[in-house]
Amino acid sequence: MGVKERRQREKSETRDKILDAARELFLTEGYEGVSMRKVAEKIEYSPTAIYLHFADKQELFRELCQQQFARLAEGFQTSAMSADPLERIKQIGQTYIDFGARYPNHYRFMFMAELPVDCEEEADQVIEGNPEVDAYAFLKMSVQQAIDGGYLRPELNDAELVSQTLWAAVHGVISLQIAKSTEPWVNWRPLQERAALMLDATVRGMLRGPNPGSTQEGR
Amino acid sequence: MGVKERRQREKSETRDKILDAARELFLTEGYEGVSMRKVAEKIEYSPTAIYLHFADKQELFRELCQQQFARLAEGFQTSAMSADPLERIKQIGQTYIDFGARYPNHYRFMFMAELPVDCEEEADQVIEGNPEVDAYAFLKMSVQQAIDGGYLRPELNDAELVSQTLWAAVHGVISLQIAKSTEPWVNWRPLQERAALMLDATVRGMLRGPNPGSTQEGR
DNA sequence: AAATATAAATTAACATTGTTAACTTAACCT
DNA sequence: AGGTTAAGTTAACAATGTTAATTTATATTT
Repeated sequence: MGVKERRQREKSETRDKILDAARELFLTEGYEGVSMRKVAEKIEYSPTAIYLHFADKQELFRELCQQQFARLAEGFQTSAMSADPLERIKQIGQTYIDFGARYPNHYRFMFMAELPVDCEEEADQVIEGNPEVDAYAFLKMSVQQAIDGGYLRPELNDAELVSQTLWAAVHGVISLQIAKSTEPWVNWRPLQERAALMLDATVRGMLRGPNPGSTQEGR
Repeated sequence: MGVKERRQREKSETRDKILDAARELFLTEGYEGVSMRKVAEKIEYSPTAIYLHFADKQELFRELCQQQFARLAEGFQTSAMSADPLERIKQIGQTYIDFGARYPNHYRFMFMAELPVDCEEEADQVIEGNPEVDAYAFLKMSVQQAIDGGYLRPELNDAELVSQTLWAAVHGVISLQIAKSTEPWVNWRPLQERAALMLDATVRGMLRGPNPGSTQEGR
């Protein structure tokens, strides 16, 4: 009987309407700046209707973040990435920074927000298809290749530690940009210059022998 | 007449009582986890009494943050810092990371929070004695010494750009720790290892000639 | 000593928030 | 027709930051 399916479809349509309205609002106003009532008003539903589709405000916003971030993670795997692991690591970092600059509110929620103390998730299901996980795994893979290829100094043989440090490096650039770029007492250099220097310095600083042809591109 | 002074003293005493109670609460509960009413209850005052001493919740917490951060900034200048600019840069970064690890809630508010869109501060007064400014200036000074001493590659002649990148590096380590350290899908390496690698890699990656004796200490 | 000013503190209230409970409505199945 | 299901609404709650009006106690003036 197709009736059940139609109902499901209808429900997921209003769910999408909620998501569309919420995306537009959150994108410009940020997480704190948007209330459930505003989202509801935008789609001309009652505020509580949202709770038929999402457990709470966090889950609604998290869904949006993961949607956006999933595109990024896909991009990592599909788009043409350099065969050279070092170059690829830099490309990943650059893409990551671009994402944060483009969707600062999403980025803020995903990587700078207080996490609910809950955190007793049932591991298994959350990990499956989680785009954050995919992106990190992709970085780690490239780092492992760099290690295996003998690009890095021999003491840097822990792909996990190296990946976490590289992640912190790009996260530092973008999160500082998001949180502090309007501080008047810093004479901020352009984001792209800071990003380029960070990627160049961190990778270069991990290299084995005398620095190969890795020059500081684009400046 | 000493009566006015006594009143002032009394007022600043209750102000301190507010600060003490708020510090203890914010430190453990974080900014969002503490309400003005809780602070008031703790000192057995009415909630609105706080507003006679602080314009709003933000200003109360900001005061606490700056108090704490001022100690850090002082430490930079007073405590024995290495004469070697490169070593000193690493020490600054390490101290900064230690601060964030010790006072995560303060750090979060100061460096990871949404800034009020206001930001039309009257520059002059806010800058005077702002510990954040002092700490950044201290870093920049050390970077400038490293540049002048010929430690860095010649193209790295912009102390501002280099400082901002180094700041981003340590900020990345500590802010990722604060926001994401309980993520179950990352096999986190110890904070100190990540910090050490970050400081070593970034500084090393900016060095001039073939890497001097700067080995990765403490691992 | 009485009246008045001053300023600290409180009480009451407001608007907004996320969210739950109880109720309505309308479509579907038997 | 009668009854189940489920989407949606209305009303309400508790908590929040914050303001306005009011009290209270002390100091100053007359």
